[in-house]
Amino acid sequence: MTSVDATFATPPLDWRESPSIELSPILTCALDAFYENGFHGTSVRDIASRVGVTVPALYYHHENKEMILFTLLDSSIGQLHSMCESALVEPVDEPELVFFNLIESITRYMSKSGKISYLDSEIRSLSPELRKVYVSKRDVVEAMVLAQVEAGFKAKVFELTSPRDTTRALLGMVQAITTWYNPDGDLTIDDVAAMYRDIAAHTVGATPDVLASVKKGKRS
Amino acid sequence: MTSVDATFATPPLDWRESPSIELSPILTCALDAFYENGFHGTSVRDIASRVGVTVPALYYHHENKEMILFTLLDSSIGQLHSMCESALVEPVDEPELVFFNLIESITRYMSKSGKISYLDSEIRSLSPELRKVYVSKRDVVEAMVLAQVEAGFKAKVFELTSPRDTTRALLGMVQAITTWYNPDGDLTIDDVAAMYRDIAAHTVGATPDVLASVKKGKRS
DNA sequence: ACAAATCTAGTGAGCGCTCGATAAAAAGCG
DNA sequence: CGCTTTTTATCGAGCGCTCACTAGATTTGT
Repeated sequence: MTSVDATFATPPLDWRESPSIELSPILTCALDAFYENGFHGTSVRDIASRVGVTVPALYYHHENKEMILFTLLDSSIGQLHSMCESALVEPVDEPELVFFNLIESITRYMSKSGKISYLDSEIRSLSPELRKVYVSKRDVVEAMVLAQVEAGFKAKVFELTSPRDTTRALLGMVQAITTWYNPDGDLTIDDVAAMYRDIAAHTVGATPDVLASVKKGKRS
Repeated sequence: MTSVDATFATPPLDWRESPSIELSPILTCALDAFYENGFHGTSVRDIASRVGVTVPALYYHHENKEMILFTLLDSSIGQLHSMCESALVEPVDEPELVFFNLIESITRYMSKSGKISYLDSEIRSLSPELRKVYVSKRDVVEAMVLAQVEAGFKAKVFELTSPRDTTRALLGMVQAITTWYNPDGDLTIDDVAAMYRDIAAHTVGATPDVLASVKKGKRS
């Protein structure tokens, strides 16, 4: 049923609108269950009862429990990659400032689709082969950020010590959004997006004028 | 056997030396197993066989599987809290700069004791009651960082927009160290500690002279 | 002798997953 | 159109196995 390949299939999209992924009822319920109890803490009977079907119905649509998780993870990383691509191609005054759109697109994804992004911590439940497929796709996103950090570093609009470590720190802080962000709280996704443009600007040591333009919420 | 209370019991220690926690063979093996396969992905048989005993031996020392996890988590947060306390009381030229010692102590803990720190993501496997005990202790550490960020903010040695959000970002980036740091790689714990003093200094928008003193590796 | 620690040998419950039957919908065809 | 065949999606029932956990006997150390 589900094909496993190493390419991104999702079409390009407006990354600032970031439409939620359309998931089948089975995948939606599986996501809820995995989010609440983890992969090994979720039984296929639990998923089936959430959907309102019996267990064999699950196995008609998915090879096994692991492939349900992989399908979710692959959809998640595909969506994230797609948003990053869109952010990268958007025309910007100064090329180095593409970085901020990239950070914003990841931030938006983490806050908007926190439940599915949180599954990132379940990759260890995947077989080595499937894990490799997912991780290599995630590495592509990391490489995108690193490239932008290095560009700003070389252009001297960012003041930092190590592009590699700063990139890791940036990805860690945005990934962590999934652990605390609550859509029903008082922070909107736009708030978080603006906040992390600002924090990221500090972290990369953006020059004062860049910092000011980020703060004003200037776009392209 | 294991008592559950809301206090930190670990004695104060030299946070820069950060001795590894002494764990019983059972806890050591349980930690390895939880780290590799997660709480629900680990069976008590697996733990027992790693220790080289039979299952009932586990139950002689621990009430149940959940309490094994809680004992590990509680030991971890206790150690982290203890290191933070030590960093806070260390005399420093300018009070606002205690922040950097605090960040360094957390960074050291994340890189030195990555395996047990990584268990933080397993708290959802805890009953609500035990989870509450752990989370409230973790909140104490977060409050320590927030207090220092606010102190620097008010003293105008840090330039940032939101102390609360910046603190969350900082904790996210240091927590993420556990996901990538490899003690056998080319980065020593001292390297990571110095690196994150620097990155954190940027993130809080430290003034140029503060930044310079952080970079020089100035201590107290 | 006594207590601390570990063992053998299980318990009932739940696990991932599958078989063969069965509806319901879609497609082929005179 | 009407009738059959095929495909799609679901079900009840249950297989073999592992799960967390335990009662009671036995060993170990002092």
